[in-house]
Amino acid sequence: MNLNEALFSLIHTVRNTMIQQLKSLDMNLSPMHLKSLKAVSKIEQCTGQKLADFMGRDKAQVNRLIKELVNQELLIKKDNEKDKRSQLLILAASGEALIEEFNKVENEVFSAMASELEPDQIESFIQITQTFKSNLDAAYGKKN
Amino acid sequence: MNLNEALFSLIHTVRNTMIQQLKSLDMNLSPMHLKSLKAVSKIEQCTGQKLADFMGRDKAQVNRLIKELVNQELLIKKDNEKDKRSQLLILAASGEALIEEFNKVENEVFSAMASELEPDQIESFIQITQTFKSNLDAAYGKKN
DNA sequence: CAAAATAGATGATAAAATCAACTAAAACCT
DNA sequence: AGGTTTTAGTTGATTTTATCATCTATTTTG
Repeated sequence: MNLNEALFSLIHTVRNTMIQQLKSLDMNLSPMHLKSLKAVSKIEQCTGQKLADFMGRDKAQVNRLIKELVNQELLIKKDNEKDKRSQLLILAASGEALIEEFNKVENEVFSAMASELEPDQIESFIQITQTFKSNLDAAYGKKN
Repeated sequence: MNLNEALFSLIHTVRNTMIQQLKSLDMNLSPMHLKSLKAVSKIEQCTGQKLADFMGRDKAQVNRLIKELVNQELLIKKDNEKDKRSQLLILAASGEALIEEFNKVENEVFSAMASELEPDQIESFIQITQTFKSNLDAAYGKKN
């Protein structure tokens, strides 16, 4: 089995497992809403535009997602002093809580996945993913 | 950096790179159509139901995708002797050609990604992905 | 400072996904 | 066997997502 197949097949399984597990603790958020929240939590000084770029989607749609998340009080918009056209996106407390739950599930899945492997195997796996990533950034431009 | 982040971050980059590269050779197929073709090419004796299960999506939508792919003559439906309710999905020649192109791009991306790594490092990486996958299958049921 | 670019918002559509209902073939009984 | 239950696929109605074009208000550039 080659690298492509191996990686995609793993991802496919991880993805399905995560979907299945998330379903079971059903937060009533669509996958896109959840992804957006997750992305906001990862992006420094997140704005709508940054979020749209990160997710590779139209800013119109992203803005609508944001609006809905704000309505559900999972997200807060805060005026951006540095640029008055935009607002900073901040997780509200309930948004944080939701991400917490999500992370819990994610961690469970990943620890099941990594069971029976030596820590240094995991470590070298992580190392290689990082090399992969920086190779891609180098070869195709560091847009992420 | 932990395993979750490392893997997701790699996937995010791989995904974006693939999308960007695929855009440049623009086959006029939506991502979903392409994914479906890919899946058909991977699934043994593929039928609509198997495809829907594999992709984790509603069979109604999957059937519409199939219908469109058949219209574009990328896919062929062949009567299934074993079960007359269903038909086997086969890649047409032009569908094969398209998958070829796709694979070419994928291989380019992956070889850029793996450059400067020793073959045995790659090999051990692949080994670990497979262990991961079988751990997940064991822990959550082998539904894929 | 004027011109070009950028962030975000909004209306109009289009594309993708889901749901429910239906047909026809298969599997499952006892 | 023959009736019941499941399953594969199809279709119509609807909802959810996503995109496009356009607009305003800022910001950046020359």
